[in-house]
Amino acid sequence: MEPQQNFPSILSQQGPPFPILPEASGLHFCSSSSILGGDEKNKGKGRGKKESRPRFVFQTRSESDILDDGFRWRKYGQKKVKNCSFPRSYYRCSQLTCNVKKQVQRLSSDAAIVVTTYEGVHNHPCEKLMETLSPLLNQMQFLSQF
DNA sequence: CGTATTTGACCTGCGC
DNA sequence: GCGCAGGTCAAATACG
Repeated sequence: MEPQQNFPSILSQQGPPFPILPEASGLHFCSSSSILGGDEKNKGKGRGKKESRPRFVFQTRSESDILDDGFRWRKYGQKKVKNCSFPRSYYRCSQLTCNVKKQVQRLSSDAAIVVTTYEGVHNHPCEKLMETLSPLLNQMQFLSQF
């Protein structure tokens, strides 16, 4: 993979792109219903899918499709969709305990815009996030003593 | 050696 | 009923 040049500008615009707490963080830029239309259906294979999962759609400006949002994503598919000159990539969270999916697609009109759709919520702590936050938390705890 | 990525095939839902 | 479009799987491959 190519090294990430810079973080997406979304970080300073819309807030943290961590879909950990879907309800607590109002980071759903676009309502999923307005973009993806209907859901609540057990689509895909009749593979014991759970009920409706929350969906979050992000539109980020990034050169790289791979947004390192703290989780480890494993790519499981790539398909070229109609109406779009760019292929759509499908990712899943590497953790077996969490069935979060995410699909990344670049707008045909704007190659700089990457639409990232998260589906589901992570039911496990984000290791990288914790790793990043641990020193901060420690410092906060240390400072809070005074 | 273990893990992630790639890629084509396969499956399913929906519209006509 | 058929065809299309989208979504997923799984084997092979690449890479650390």
